[in-house]
Formats: sequence, C-alpha cells, structure tokens
Amino acid sequence: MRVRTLADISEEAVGRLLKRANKRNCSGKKKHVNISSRHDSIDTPAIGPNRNDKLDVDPRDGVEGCNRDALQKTAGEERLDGGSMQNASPENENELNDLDWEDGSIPILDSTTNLPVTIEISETPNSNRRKPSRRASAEDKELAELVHKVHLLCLLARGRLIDSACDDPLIQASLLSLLPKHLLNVSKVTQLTATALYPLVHWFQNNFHVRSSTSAERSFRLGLASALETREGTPEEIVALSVALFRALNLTTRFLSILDVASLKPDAGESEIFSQDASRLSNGIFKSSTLMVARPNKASVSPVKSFSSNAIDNICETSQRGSCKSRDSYSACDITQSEGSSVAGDLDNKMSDSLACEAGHDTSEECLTKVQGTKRKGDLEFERQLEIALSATAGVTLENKIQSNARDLDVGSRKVGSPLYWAEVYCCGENLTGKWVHVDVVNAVVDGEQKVEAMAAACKTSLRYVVAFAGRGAKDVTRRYCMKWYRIASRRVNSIWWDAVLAPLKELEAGATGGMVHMDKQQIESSTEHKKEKTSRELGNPNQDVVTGDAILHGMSTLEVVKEYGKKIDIESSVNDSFVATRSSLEDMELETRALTEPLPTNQQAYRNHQLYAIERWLTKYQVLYPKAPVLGFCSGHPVYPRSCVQTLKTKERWLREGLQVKAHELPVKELKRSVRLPRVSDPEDDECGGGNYEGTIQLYGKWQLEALHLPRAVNGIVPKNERGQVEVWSEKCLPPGTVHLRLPRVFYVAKRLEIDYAPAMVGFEFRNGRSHPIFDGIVVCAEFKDAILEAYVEEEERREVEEKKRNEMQAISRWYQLLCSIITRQRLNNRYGESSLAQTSTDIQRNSRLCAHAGVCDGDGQSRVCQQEGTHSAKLDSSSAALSEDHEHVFLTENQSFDDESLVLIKRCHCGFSVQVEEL
DNA sequence: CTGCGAAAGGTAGCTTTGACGTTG
DNA sequence: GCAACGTCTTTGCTACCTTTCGCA
Repeated sequence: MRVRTLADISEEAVGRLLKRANKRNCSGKKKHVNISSRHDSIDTPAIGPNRNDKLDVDPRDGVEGCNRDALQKTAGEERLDGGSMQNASPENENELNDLDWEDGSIPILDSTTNLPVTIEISETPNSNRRKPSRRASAEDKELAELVHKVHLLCLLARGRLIDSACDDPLIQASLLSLLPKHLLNVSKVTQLTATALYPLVHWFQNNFHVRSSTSAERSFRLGLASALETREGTPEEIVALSVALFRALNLTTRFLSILDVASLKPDAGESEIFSQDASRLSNGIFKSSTLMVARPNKASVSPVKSFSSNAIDNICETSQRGSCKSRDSYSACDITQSEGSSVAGDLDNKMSDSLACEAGHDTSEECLTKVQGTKRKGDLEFERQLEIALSATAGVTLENKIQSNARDLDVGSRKVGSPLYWAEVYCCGENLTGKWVHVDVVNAVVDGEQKVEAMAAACKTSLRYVVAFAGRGAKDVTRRYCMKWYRIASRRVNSIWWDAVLAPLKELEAGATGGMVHMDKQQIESSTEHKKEKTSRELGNPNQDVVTGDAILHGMSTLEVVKEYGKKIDIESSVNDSFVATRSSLEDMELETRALTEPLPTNQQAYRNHQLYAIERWLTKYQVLYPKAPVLGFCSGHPVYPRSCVQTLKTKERWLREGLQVKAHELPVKELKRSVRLPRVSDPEDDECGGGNYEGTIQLYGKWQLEALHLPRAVNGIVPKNERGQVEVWSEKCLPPGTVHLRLPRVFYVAKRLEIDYAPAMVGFEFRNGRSHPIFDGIVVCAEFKDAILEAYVEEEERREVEEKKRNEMQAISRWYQLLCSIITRQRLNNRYGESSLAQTSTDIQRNSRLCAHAGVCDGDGQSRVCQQEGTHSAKLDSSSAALSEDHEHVFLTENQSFDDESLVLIKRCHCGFSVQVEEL
C-alpha cells in the first residue's frame, strides 16, 4: 500500500477545495486555474484532460462537463469568450463576476520525478463593472475559511522549505568564506547584544542586494546559491542568506515571514481585485496562458556550477555546523533541472521597476502606483503561494520554481518595501534573560520590531501571521510585532485549529533554538518590570483619556504573574525561588505578557469584540458587567472594563441544560420583554424567585447566581419526572440521581412489560412545520432495573427479529404465490383465448409453478424453495416469459443438474444458461 | 484621503411540547 | 373503538454583521 505523503494530502486538500469552488460555480467561467505537469500544459495539447496522472474532478459533483468544457478550450478561445462577455446579459454577468476558481485539476505528482509545475491562469478580461454587492452566504464563508487554512498550510510549508535551505552547509560555508575575518568574531561573543550585530548587518547589506530579475525554473536552494554567487536575489533569498550566515556563525537564528494569506472572510472587495486583475492581465502581463509556460533558458549557465567550484573545496574546513555529506543535497537531478528561463521582456521591465523601488526602500506613491498598476495583491499572491507550496510539498527534490512563480514574486505579489521576511537572532546579552532580536538585512534594521507593523501597514500588508521558522519547525510570534491585536484578531483563523497545526512545529522549533536560561527572583522581577515598562512606553497612546499600561494584571505582583504563567508553561521552580526556563518557554511568557498588556484602543468600535476590554454600550442583550469594576480607563467618555467582567446571562431553562440551577431567592439580573407574538403562560416556578410578576418577560440570571443542579433522587423505583411526565436529558448532569438513561429503540416496551416505572427521555427539539417538536431517545429508569431491562431487551429484540424474519418470509411466500397465480391465470387465458402455440409454454409454466407454489426466500431452514435465474440469459416470469418461450423451451437434462448435499439444493440447468434451484422439502 | 461613528439594511440563528386523517 | 403512524407545512423575531454615509 502506498504511503500517503504530505504532498498527497496537500494535493488532495487543494483538489477538494478547487472541486468545491467548481461545484459552486460551474456556469460562470471566470478563472481557469490549471495546475498540471508540464506535459499537460497547453503547449502539448495532444495530451488530453483524461490523462491518468491527473486528478480528475469527480463527475458526481456535477463539474465534469464544466471541467471538460474548459479543458477543451484553448487560451485564445477563452480570450474570445472574454470579449463576447461584454455583451452578456446582466444576469450572466453577475454569474461571471462571481468570485470563484474554475476547473482546477491537480496532477498526482510523483515525488521521485522532478516535473515542474505549471499554473495557467487565464481570466476573462471583461469584468470591470462592479457587481451589486451580495452578502456572503454561509457556504461562501466556509469556502473562504477553507481557502484561508489551505493557504496558511501552504505558506507554512514554504517557510519550512526556506528554513531548511538556510541550514545548507554549502551555503553557510560559502558565506563564511566571503566574510571578512574580523566579523567572524561575532561567533565568539558570549553575551551577544543587538549592537554586536550591526557590523555584520552592514557588511551584509553592502554585499548583498535585492535584485530586479529572477530566473525561474529552479529550486529554492539553487536560487539561494545563485543569489549567493551573484550577491543579488529576491528579498526572500537575501534574508534566507542572512539567516544562513548567522547560523554559520553559530548564532541561534530564525527565518521570519509574514504569512500574507487569503482573507478569512469572503471579501466583497476581492471581486473587484479579481476583475481588476483580469483587465490588467489582458493588458499584457499574462497575454496568453502560454506565457506561463517556462521557456528554455538559452543563455543558461547553471548558477551552481561556478558557485560550487570554489565553495565545495573548503566546505569541510569552514563550515562550523554542517558536514560534507550534505554536499549531496545538490542532487544531480536538481542541477540538471536548474536551467532558468528567460522572462518575457515586458515583464522584465515591470519587475525591474518594482524591485528597483523595493531595493531602494522606496515606498513613495509613485512606486506603489507603478506596482499596483501591474498587479494587485491578494489573489495572485495566493495562487503563487499555492503553487509554490504544492511543488514544495510534493517532495524535497521537487523544488522547481515555476516561471509564473518568479514572475508573480516580483511583478505583483511583492509589496514594495514591505518587510515580508527578516531574521531573528537570539541575543543572550539582551534583557538579562536574553531576547530574540529582529534583524532585517534588506532594510538594514536591527532590533526594530516595533517598526515592522508600521512598515507593513504602509505597504498594505496585513500582519495577521508572523511565523518564525527554525529546525524545520515554526512558531507564531505575531504578538511580538503586532501592537494592535484587536485589528487582526477577527482576521485570524480559529486559534484552536491554528495552535493544533503549530503544536508539532513549535516543538521542532523549540528543539532547534532551545537553551536553558537561569533566573533568580530578582532577575524575574526586574526583567518583567522592564518589559512592562517598555511595553507601556512603546504602546502607550497619547490620545487616550487614560492609559493603564498593565490593564489586566491588576493586583498581581510580577512574580505572581510569572509563576502563574509558569504553571502553564514549562518553567521549573525550585525551592529558593530561582527558575530554570527554556528560551521557548520564556518567549511564550513574553508573548503572553504582551497579549495581556495590550493598550486600550482609542475608537469605540474596537471594544465590540476586543479580547481584553469592553465598554458597556457594546454589550449584547444577554450580557452584563459583573462585577462592574475595575475601570481601566475611558474611551470617548465611556468607562472601559476588563472583558473578564462581562458575564453572559441565560434563562433558568438554559442553565438547566448545563446542569446548573439558580440559587434560591436569587432575583433575575435582567428582564427582557417577551416577543408579543409568543404569549406564554407564566412559569409557576417564577413565584419562587422573589414572588414578582414576571409574566411577559424573560428572566435572565448570571453565573454567580447558580449552584449545581439538585434533582430529586429516585426513590422506591420511581423516576422523578417533570410536569409532562418526562425527563429532559440535555446531558448526563440532568439525570436525576439514581437513574440511568437507556438510549435503545423500543426499550420502553420492555419497561412497560416488566411493569418498571420509566420516563421518556427528551433529548432536544426539532423544528418542523413552523413548530418545535420534542425529540425522544430512549427512556430513563432507576439504576437498579438497568440490568434486568437490558437482559429482557436482548431477549425481546431476538424474539422480535425472529418474528420479523418470519413475517418477511410469509410476505415473500405470499407475493410469490400471488405472482405465480397471476401467471397461471394469464396462461390459462392465453390458452383459452390466445394463440394455440402458447399451449406448450403454459404447460411449462404450470410445471414451474408446481415447483414454486410454496416457494419462499431460502433461509436454510429446509422448508422452502427458491426459483432463481442464473447466468446471462434474461428470463422473466412475467408476461415476457411467453415471448421468451416462443424462441426457446427450457430443457433440464439430468446430466446437467447438480445436487448440493449440504444445502440440499438441486440445480437444474438448461443449455441456454437458465437454471433453477430446487430445494426439496 | 483616512478613520471613526452612527445608521441602515439584511442575514443567520434561535425559537422550543399539534392536529388530523388513515391504517391496522 | 383505539392506538399507532404519517402528513400537513415550511415561523418569525432579532442580534449581529456589514455596508454606507457624513464628518473631522
């Protein structure tokens, strides 16, 4: 059995995604994403869509036709289609403008081969007009979330790939060989500080530059090698080289990347982007889908050849961490496939423009406009990442970059000047306990973590996910760089899912960057105070009415906080109040501290769903502040409270479902008017709570008014029931003590027969016909009767099964009898009034009917007989049998019959293939 | 131009314990 | 005559999210 690789899983997931997208929008042919092997590309139309190595879209999903249509079209035809759409009816246009992918087909990539991946994107260029805004449906949201998740996984895979390339001993050795001797001393510094990194960063920035063009068809490692050789490369490559250099110098270093993923929510703006992209695409970037196919590089000199000649020689001596064996990492396969491809001329120009801007850190309007004019962020970025990750996850050897990838990298997706990549170096000499120091060699910034958000914001890059890669693992460090968490919180994926995804990667990362840090009590106090002060200073907003830097940690001493976190993370506390912590756990603590010390937002709307703070005006109907203190500050005159003070209220019935009941004499915290259309008889229980007249209102209670549910205990075998004679079993907690819930069908018959007291178990409601209907599942009985009932139930079920079987048999016999009687009657009528030629058939049928007159379903009890047809001959016993008999009369010769001693079944066969099984009575 | 606040509009989710005719 | 079963019909309110617009 073939082991499912990560590549398989990834392809499958993306395939499913594309399938979903297709399914939803077969009609509107807007986009055509065709991920296929080079052989399947449009250059070789002889190979059709039905190749075996393609992951065909399941025809059951109703997309086959759609898919086939698309595949049969040439790019030219699609462009023509696009042109004709200008005259499309408004309805059609709306469909066409719908945001969906079309016709994705994913090849099953063989990780042992080195096939490049080609993505074809041909869009119908005519969708400039904005469609009327349509609210996203639940399905849209689900799809957007899926896309978001897949994109995240793809980018994680990409990051890991780059991280592993940074560990390449060849690259590290080469970098070391280039480094001036005096800079080598950095590796000897024991208490490394950010300042010590400056000369290194400056040297790096002077020697390596972001360049304006890339060659495409090669793995990331080869690209890195090429960048090393030419001392020019994409920002990703340059940063990766810096990481490799730091690692070569024995500095604990991570590669950091902003995962700029597709939106988590179906974005109405996306349609605009798509359509704008489409028009731009038609204007020259992707003039035809064939442009996307790699062209052979005529002037190709393998970048590795010259690189390796001088690098390999001294690798073993120079590399401080690698070994010679990884020389193999440049497989012959990789090298032979490293032929780059020339980039189309107009593309080159545009890329030059964009990257020239980038290299010069030019974030000017002119530059932005230029780049945005060629392509917008978002969708093509996503496609690029998708294809990169697909190729990346398809296998280690399959790291060929696609030309479209390289093109996108520079033309469109890059946010000019945007810090998408940087490094983090662990400096033991910083902050007493050590610190991860931000190092951006592209912009020559050291320790500028607080600048990242502003830079990203200036370049329209969302700082939703900042992930650090090391040791093939990854860790989310967004908190360190994102100061306004509330802005990104809703745009991040469900944290449970994300944490689960990252958990194994985080371990790998911690393993690679781990180190123990010893602290004593004073150190913790001072370091945390230092952090708190710094956070307050850095994050403090002068526009706020009151800024309480440390809003949530009210009342707790720093040491207490640290200890509190220590419980959650792996900090070991010894008797004398000194701690031994790993770097990873210390960082967790730091990030957690940041999470809890976020400054108060200045706009009211931010408090609607803020994780830490709340103001009363944005509470919902079922929320109150309890206790209504402390006030952490003010926003536009509204007092700000900790989110932890926001309590959700519920009705008694709702609390009951959670196994809680309202304490005696507790008054409702809040009363809501009942809907006028739902007049309800007042609950008799209401009078117990204060005696007020609550008719027409919904009484809500808070968590602090509750106690564990005390239901009356079952006594003398009697189950305590509600006023309807039932037990509401919302959960196990709702069962009266001494009772059990038996969720078995028809079990109440047994209880009734045994005369045991029981109550139907109501487990929920079903809304049907505009009305609620209770759902019952099983019964509630006293625990002492459980065994007796179960025993009787088993017997009862056996008996029932036997009876049912018997009933079925009787039915079958009866039906057979009816059928045969009908046939006989028909034959008799035919004999009497029809053609004389059928007389013989009649005799035959009568003979058969004698055989089967008492036939039934064969069940091995020796009581019945079965007539059945065998072989290919299609004999029928109904009216068609007459016609059949005209052609052939079955003859059952004795030598053709067989008898099975065990089952006592005699099989008679006619030479035509017809057979009859006769079970003798 | 950007960001904020307020208002408007629309969707999703919550709601929550029959009546009556036919068949066996 | 009675119990079991199937079918009828397919709510309507409102919290909350999103968009739009005006203003600073």
